Amino acid sequence: MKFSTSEENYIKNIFLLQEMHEAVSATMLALAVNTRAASVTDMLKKLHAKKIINYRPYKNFTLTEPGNKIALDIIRKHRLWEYFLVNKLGFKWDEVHVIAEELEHISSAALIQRLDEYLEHPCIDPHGDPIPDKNGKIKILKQTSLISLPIKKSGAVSSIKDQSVQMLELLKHYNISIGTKLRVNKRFDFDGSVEIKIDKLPVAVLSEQVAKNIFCIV
Amino acid sequence: MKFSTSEENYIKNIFLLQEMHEAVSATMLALAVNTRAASVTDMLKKLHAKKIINYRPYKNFTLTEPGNKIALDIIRKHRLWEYFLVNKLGFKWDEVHVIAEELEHISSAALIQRLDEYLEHPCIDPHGDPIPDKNGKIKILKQTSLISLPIKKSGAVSSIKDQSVQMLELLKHYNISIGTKLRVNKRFDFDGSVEIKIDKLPVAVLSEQVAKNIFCIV
DNA sequence: ATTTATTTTTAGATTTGTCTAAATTTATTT
DNA sequence: AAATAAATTTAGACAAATCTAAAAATAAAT
Repeated sequence: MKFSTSEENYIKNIFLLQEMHEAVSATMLALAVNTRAASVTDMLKKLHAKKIINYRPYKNFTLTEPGNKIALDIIRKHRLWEYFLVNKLGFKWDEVHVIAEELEHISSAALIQRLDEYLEHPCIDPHGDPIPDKNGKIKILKQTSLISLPIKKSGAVSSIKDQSVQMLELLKHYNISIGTKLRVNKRFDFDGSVEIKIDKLPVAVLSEQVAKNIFCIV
Repeated sequence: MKFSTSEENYIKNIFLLQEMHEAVSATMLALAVNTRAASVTDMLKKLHAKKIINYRPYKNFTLTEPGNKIALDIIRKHRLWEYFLVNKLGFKWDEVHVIAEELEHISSAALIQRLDEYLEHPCIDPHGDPIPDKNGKIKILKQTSLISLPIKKSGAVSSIKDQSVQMLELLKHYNISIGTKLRVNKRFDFDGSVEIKIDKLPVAVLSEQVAKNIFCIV
C-alpha cells in the first residue's frame, strides 16, 4: 500500500509520540504535525480505515503492527539521510532535520538500500538516535564508555557526556562525532589511556579523562 | 516564490519540450506531464498569473525569463541527483530517472550546493545531458574525441560512438563512463595512442581506435 | 453529583490539482 | 470558402487535506 506524504507524517509522529508518552492524544498529534485537532480526527479515521491505527472515537489510539512497520521505515529513511547529510555532505548536526523531513518521503526502496550500503550501515544518527535496520529492528543501545568498551570490539559513538568547547575541539581534532565507528586497540593500565582506531585514520591515544566522556553502543 | 511539485513538473517539461520543438502545444505538454489537455489549460492560467509563462488563450506559450530560470534550477537538481545515484551509489544509468524525478523537488538550496561540491561540480549527467551550473548556465558542449582533445586540458566524457559490448567492457575496466573527468597527458604519434589520467587512478594508455570513439566536452 | 473545563468530533467551506463532457476556436481539406 | 477535423477552453464535479465554528463526549473540580 502506498501512502501520501501527509499520511506518512502522521504515522511517523504517532510513533515518535508513543515512544515518549504513555498515551497519544489528538491534541498532541495536532501539535506535532502542525495542524488542528479537527484535521487530526479526519486523518485518524482515514488511517483507521487503512488499518494503520487502532481507533475508537473519543478514545486513545495506537499504531497497529503494520503501522509500526511503516513508521520505522520512515524513521529509518529520515535518520539515514541525516547521517548522509552530516557525514558525507558536511552539514552540521543541527542543520539537517528540516532537509531530512523532505528526503524521508522519497519512495524508492532501492535508493535506501544503496544509501545504507554506501554509508556502511550506520546504526546511530547524528543526533544520537538509533537507525532502524531494513527490517525495522532497532539495536538496543546499551551505552558503554570508552574506558569499559571491550578490547577489539567495534562500536559507534552514541553520546558525549562533557559537551564543553574544549571537549568538542578535541573530538573535532580526532574526527570523532556521533555515529563514528571505532574500536579500542589497547588500554594502558598505567594511566588508563586507550588507543583507538577509526576506519582508515591513524590510531589515536585518548586519556582516561577523555575516554570516560565518550559513550558507544556495540 | 515557492512552487508546488506539480507546478515544477509543468515548468520543467515546458522547458524540455521547448528545447526540442519549435513551439509547444497543450497536447504535447499533457502527454509529457501525464494529464489531460483540460488540466494543462488550468495550470497554464495559473502559471501565467504567476508570470512564469507568456500565454494568450488558444495561442502557443513560452517560458518567461523567470520561468526559464526556475526550469533550469529543477533540471540542475535532477541531473546532479542522477550523477550522484550513478557515481556514488552505483546505480546503472538507466535506473535513475524515476528516482531523480522525486529528488528534484527537494527544496533546500544548501543541499544542492553541497551536493554539487561533493560531486566536484560535474557538468554532464549519466545520460550525457549537460548539468546547468548554479546560475543556470549550460556549458556549450562542443564534443571533441580523445584523439583531438588538447594535451593537459581536462574534459568530461560526454558520449561514446561505438557502443559494442567489447567497447563497454573496456570502458568499464578503465572506469570510464559518461561524466568521467579526465585529461590527456601525452599522445604518441607513432601509433596514435593516448595516455590519459583520471582523477586518482593510475594513468592508462588507450589505442587510437579506442580514443577516437570517446568524446569529451572541455 | 452537578457544574465547568477540556478534548474530540461533526458539519460545512476552501484550496489544489485533477477529471469528463460540451462548447469554442483554430487548422486542414476538399 | 465552406465543411470537417483537431486542439483548446469552459463548466461543473471530485478527491485530498486542510480550516473554522459549533456540537458532543470525556475529564476535572467544586
